[in-house]
Amino acid sequence: MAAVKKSVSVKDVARLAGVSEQTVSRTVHDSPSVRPETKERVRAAMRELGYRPNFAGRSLRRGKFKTVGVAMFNITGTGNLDRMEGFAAAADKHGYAITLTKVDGHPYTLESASSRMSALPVDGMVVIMNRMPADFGTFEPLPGMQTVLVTMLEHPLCSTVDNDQFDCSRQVVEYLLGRGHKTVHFISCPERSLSGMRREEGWRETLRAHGIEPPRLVRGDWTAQSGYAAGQALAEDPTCTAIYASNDAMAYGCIRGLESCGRRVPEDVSVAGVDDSLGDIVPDRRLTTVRFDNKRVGMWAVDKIAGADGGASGVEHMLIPGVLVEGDTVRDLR
Amino acid sequence: MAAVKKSVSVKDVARLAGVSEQTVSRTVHDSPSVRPETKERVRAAMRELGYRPNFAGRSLRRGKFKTVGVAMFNITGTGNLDRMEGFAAAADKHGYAITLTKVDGHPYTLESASSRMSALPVDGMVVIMNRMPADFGTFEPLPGMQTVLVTMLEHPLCSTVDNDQFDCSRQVVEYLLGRGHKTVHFISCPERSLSGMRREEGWRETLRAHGIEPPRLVRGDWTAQSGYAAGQALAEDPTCTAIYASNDAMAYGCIRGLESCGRRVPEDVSVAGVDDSLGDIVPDRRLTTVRFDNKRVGMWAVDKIAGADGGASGVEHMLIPGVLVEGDTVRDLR
DNA sequence: TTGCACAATGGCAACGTTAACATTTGGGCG
DNA sequence: CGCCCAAATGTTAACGTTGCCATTGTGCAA
Repeated sequence: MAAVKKSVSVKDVARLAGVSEQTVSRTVHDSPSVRPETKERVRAAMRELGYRPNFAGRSLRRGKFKTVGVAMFNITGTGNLDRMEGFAAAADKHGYAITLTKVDGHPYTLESASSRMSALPVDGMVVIMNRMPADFGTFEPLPGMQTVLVTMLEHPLCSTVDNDQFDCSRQVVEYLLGRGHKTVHFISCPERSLSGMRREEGWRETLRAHGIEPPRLVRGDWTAQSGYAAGQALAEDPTCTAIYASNDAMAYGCIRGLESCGRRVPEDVSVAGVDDSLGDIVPDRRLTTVRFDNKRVGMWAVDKIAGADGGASGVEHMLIPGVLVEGDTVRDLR
Repeated sequence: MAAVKKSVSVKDVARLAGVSEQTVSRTVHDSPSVRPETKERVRAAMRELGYRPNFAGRSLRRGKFKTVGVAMFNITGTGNLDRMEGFAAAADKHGYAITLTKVDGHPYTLESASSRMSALPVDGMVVIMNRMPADFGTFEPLPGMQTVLVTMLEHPLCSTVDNDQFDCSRQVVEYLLGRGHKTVHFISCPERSLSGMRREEGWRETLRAHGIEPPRLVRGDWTAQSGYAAGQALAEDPTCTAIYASNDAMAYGCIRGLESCGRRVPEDVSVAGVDDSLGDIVPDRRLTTVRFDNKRVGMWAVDKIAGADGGASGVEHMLIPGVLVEGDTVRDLR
């Protein structure tokens, strides 16, 4: 019971088992060229000493960390938990680990995410972008560090992946038009949100593609309160029979706002949202919305890095479509 | 433009700058015993070659990884995002990184979390427990691997930290009694949830402490639907003037259930929840609830590991109280 | 002028692992 | 009985970093 040894190495195991360090290493990797009885003796020694392989020694030797870094400017955010679920699942599949880092958003640049990661034990990195980084156009990933951006924008040097925000608006608008609505009103979001802007574009362009001039939009701020106000404002408008809100909180707020003005949903006005973030919080209503597969987004990003595993794979851009979920907040006018 | 060198080491920088490897190392660590002009020359060489320190070499030398592992049986879960925010913040503060791992819950044991972590480059680990692991009583943390459990249970060998679920029920019950309600009805949750059970105990014991025999509880399943059903059931009971639901979704469901039976909230019945998870989703109502500081829970856990930094600190148990947030769903009967 | 202190830098070794190569052992076969 | 092959095991070196100690250079007091 003298001084506790810092850590047990192959050398210690080798000594106890009466074999060479190499044989211990081979046993750890279950090499077929070690006699079963020798293996057993080594294993016994490992158990006795409580040996566990040292990651640093291993990666130093291998030159790989088997780890993917994830850089986030904001940890809290819709869908981040599902994305992480995807990161973890894909990493698991490839025998990789995930290292999570919060990056200070001042300045909001890819460079700051990249330099934050550069000193960490990672083979590649994923950056979750919420806004437009100042250096998006000029950014170059660190040499040897495969970098994947979670964004809808395309980048010449980094692979990108995200939900297809444009397509989701197309789905909603066409769904509403398909139900006989003459136009679709829109509740937007703050202008610095990339995905929100893309949703807005999708709404606008889909209407135009159907020969409809988009009505004036109501600007919201993601909160149910702003949706509530928007609902009250739109309640006055007799041409408004269908409203598409750029997230579920605003959609639900909008419903309550409409109802507070005596307009019924969906009898008088139909409402749809995006994100499927309400879950089952609203017990008496099922909001028509679009469900995204954020887990798949996360998996794609990590697969891209861990799957390549040396063989440098090219830059790819992936948009994953959402699925429209029919609820009971849309009326069929046909 | 010949073969690209795998990675740039101090040796390369030293050669280019015409100094020894040691001087490069000292420059990296900004040692005062290097002449400023030498430092500048070395820095220039580092820039030119794109040098970044190799984590593996460093940790091998130091015997530390400056990383805390987080093991989760379920990534998705109320408050996990806030906890991660806390992990990341505390890690940042100490210059640590966070490695995230999903642990397969079959079997649901601390041992499986521990062995999952053992081969990763971490100095300590945090396990987020949702249920009772089969080996909770017998588990021993890996030697040299400081282990913190996120749970309300106390463990003899591991530090623990969590929200104080008992106290939160006490706060709610005493708040309602203080408003003149004669008793408090309760909507519970599935029995395997540790925190849910603790909330139930808190409700029961606080009532008893006030000389009130707890009424029969209504069992829910965390969903708003179950809260809705519970609300309808409790609407029949004339003695029921105050309801405490063990989460916000059920509380909100309950409100809608009561209203569907013609009972008004808070005029006829008061309702309170826990978790403050509705955010602003409900635009026309502010639910009385308890807000937990999950970020602080996360920070405490990582602080415990990263803060010790060698000096082995003892086992501690921390319960962090929530804060009751007054909304407009409780009526004062006095 | 000599000696000494101190600042600046260099050399060496070791952290734990494993690929590549070297060596030993045993068995089969001519 | 000797030879060769293959299986089993051992030896060496290197991955990149940095603590320790040694060395060199520079200025100043004796």
